[in-house]
Amino acid sequence: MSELDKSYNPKITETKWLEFWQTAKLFELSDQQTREADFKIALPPPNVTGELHMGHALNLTLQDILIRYKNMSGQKAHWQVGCDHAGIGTQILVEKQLAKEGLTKYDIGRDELIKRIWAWTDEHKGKIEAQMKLLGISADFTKGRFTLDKDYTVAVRKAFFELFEQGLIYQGKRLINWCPHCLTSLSDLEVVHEDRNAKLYEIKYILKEPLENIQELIVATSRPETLFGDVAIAINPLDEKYKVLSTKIKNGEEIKVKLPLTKREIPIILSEEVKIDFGTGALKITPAHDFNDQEIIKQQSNQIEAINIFNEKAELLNLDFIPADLQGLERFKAREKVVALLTEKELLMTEKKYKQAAALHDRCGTVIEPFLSEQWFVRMKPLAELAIKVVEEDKIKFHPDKYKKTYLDWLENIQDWCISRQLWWGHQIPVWTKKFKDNQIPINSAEAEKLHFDLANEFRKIAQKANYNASLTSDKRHSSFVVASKPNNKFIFQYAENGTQVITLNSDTELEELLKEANYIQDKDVLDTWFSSALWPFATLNWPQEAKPANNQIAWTNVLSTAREIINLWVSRMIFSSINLTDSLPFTDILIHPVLQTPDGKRMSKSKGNAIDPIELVNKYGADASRLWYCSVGIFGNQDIRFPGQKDGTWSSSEIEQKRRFINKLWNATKFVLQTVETELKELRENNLQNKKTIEQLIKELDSEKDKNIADIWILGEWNNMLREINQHLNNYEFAEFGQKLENFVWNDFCDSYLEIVKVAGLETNTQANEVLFYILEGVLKALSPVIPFAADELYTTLTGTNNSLINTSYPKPEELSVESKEKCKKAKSTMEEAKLTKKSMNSLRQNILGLSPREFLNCSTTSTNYYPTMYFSGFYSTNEVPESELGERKVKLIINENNQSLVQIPEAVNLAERKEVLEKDLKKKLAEREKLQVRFEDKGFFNNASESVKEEMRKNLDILNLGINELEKSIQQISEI
RNA sequence: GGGCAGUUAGCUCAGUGGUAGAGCGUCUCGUUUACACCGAGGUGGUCGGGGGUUCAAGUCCCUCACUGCCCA
Repeated sequence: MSELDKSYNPKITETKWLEFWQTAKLFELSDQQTREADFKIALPPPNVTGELHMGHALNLTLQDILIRYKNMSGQKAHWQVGCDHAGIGTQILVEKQLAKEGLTKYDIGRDELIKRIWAWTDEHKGKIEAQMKLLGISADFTKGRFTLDKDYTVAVRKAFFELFEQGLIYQGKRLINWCPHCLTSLSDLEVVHEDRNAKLYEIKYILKEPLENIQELIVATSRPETLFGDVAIAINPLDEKYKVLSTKIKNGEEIKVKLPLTKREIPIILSEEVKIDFGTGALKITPAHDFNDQEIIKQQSNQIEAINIFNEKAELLNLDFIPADLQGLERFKAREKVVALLTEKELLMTEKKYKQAAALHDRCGTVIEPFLSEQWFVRMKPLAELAIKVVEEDKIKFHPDKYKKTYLDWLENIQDWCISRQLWWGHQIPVWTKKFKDNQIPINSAEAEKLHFDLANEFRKIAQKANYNASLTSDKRHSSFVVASKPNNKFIFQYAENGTQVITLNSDTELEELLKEANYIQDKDVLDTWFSSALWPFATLNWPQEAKPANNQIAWTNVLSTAREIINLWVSRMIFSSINLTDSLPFTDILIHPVLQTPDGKRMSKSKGNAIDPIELVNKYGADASRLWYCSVGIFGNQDIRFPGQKDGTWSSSEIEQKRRFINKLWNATKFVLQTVETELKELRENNLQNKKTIEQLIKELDSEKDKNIADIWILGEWNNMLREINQHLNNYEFAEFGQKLENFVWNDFCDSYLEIVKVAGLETNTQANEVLFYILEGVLKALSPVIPFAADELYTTLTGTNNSLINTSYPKPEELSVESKEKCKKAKSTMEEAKLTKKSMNSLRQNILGLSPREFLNCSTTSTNYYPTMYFSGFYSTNEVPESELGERKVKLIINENNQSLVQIPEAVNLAERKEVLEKDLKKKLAEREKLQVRFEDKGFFNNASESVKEEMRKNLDILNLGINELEKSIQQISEI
């Protein structure tokens, strides 16, 4: 038998078991087992260059608890792990590194940059995995996937092709979010808003021809530098201030103003979108650099062309209507200059401070510039409908369900998704184009069609030479030709308006060679990272090679556990992608865990330096203690959780410290059990392995007439009840409740009550008690093992003398007890409740009323008929049972309940006169309590309306209170007489 | 600007109509061979403010304030 150390040392235990699990390859599954697992979770793939943060640790723990629980509950569980290439995030990091060497990506070129990023990726890939292992994650890391690995690329190509073929992908010149620093487009979800101090300028636009008394319009704007891109001034037709103007415009008159600082003239237009109260009520319209302005222009009957005035770095272009000394200036510098020029020309009226919600790139913090540019988009409406339907019909459920709203709100107001990014790191868009030669530009549609046909035909010939079964089929929907070919190698020819030919294909490198040969060039852009992440649950399970989930399951995985900030960014996209592409669900249950904040309620952020490293906590308190704390956070309750701790050099937390102490308690309880059952240990271990009894059997074998068995029956009954609850909690994802119940059972019921009784009972040999002792502890270790796998394995193997990790055992389940056993448990429970209450009252009397030390034995006598023999429990209560006649005059009556009134002798050492004050204080408290109860009880309304059980309960309490008060009064009277 | 949460003991949080709870902290006492990383007993709250519904509100409704997050 291996000896347990004096106290629990997480480091030693964790090091030992990490190595054991790894060497035994305990978490590894065969490909078949993976495919056919009954329970699957796809881990949200962390960014490849990232590090584990608190949110990851929380999320990982919750998932690991489920995986281990399911594994122990007779289900094979597969947990798909892996990393995301995190396009922009990773590229920015490597570019920063380059900058330190004084280089930019353009200096080294695309291929070299990608090479560098791969090197960086390989270097960092193992880091998160190592951190995850330290947390005790029971996943098969040999099955880890990466969103840029070869098979994954096949899935991405396939997805793109399918969406394209369905007509859901299109290319178009649109106003998009543009980052002038990263030089890429961004989706709405990558833009964050932050309130900033800005200025509102009022600028004078002079009318071309004065109208009645109107000489000019004053326009309010926070972006004066964009005025060169103005195409109109808009006023609200309902605005009384501009009634004269709007009437004329309504009558079809065109009224123009002169654009300041330049010679262009622009019209005044009407739009109800203009806020009358904001600024001056006149709005400059810059459709190429403002989303609202673009909307206003779209609604006009006369289409006005947008004018782009910036290059991709947001520098003013060399346009003839932009003053020469402003050309090439960056937007914020241009603003200063424009303001200066306007002031000089007396066109600037006022300059006011103003709070503005600035749109920033979430990765680099640069202010977004709305920018007109050619991009690829996914048509979202039909996809959103799919995603809405499954959640509305509860085929996919959110836990907690309030997040359903967040999800539906976004999908119901969906905009098309810009999926192209002007980056180098990622899945390059699988579209190849060939430009028309200059002398080929088609002048009409017939010519265009012919050119298109010629080019497709030309490619058909090349493909045929390479043994492709290639023929042209026209597809009206795409104004394209489908070139059929080798299996899984369909590709589409499409005529594109910008005078290029477009080809998409699903997955083939051979074809890429052919395309190159035919002078086609692949689109330089890459796909939004989320486009590939959206395929995660099924791409990692070998879609498209596997068209559907294994074993006719309706979903690829069962549970998705993640943070709420990516409900729209990721969760929704997985849902519509999975349904659309595979006709199956990606998962059926979504767990949204709370966001962990800093102790002062702020968002944790690495750049602010207030992020807490979960590995630091593992080093300090152990992985098990950390996990137990994450478990206590769970997913219900508050949506934000403050980390309860403080920075003291590193981070410390009394909450996690408490969890460590709990494990230490369990450690010592195991030591105690081993010591207590020592003589029978061998037999107990054998029985446990070979003919393990049920709870029912154990209770049946215990004679409830024997007082000393009562505690055994009680603990078995409590255990069975608790098992029912914790199994239910886990099935409902109620992690916090699960952990809490187990902790309370171990500490309060098992250690504080049961073990204390066993100690006293152990004065005589008690084989049955030892059996129960072993049984309960063995079960407790199993029940706890999903949360504290390291300590549980250590203690379990020591207790049972086996060398087997708990992952290979089965999770304890509640039993349906027979009527007799239930009755036995009920009786035992009522006796135990009375016993515990007696103990509490006795202790309180001893210390609080009599002012004695907790160790002082008291002589007492009881009237209880349903009472644990005092002798048997003398250690438990620290009392000696003596006949009432021997108690003498100095005694006090202790009211436990209506049947239990114990007389306690007051030791000679107690100076009663000195205790009078305490007794009176106690009396006062009881009188106040009674007063409160009585007032409520005697209220007519209460009496007529309250339920019988409530009234009964209150009556009982009042009776006991009255008894206690009587006794106290008597005692005080006696003392006064002495 | 819209939405979602939260506001309960000094701190972190439970508490879905019936006498306000836990852990930590704090105070007092205690080293009994599982554990002082422990045990026992105290202290501490008009449940953010204001209104309403109800015999009864921390809990349901309205409103205000502050905090955090999400979406524009």
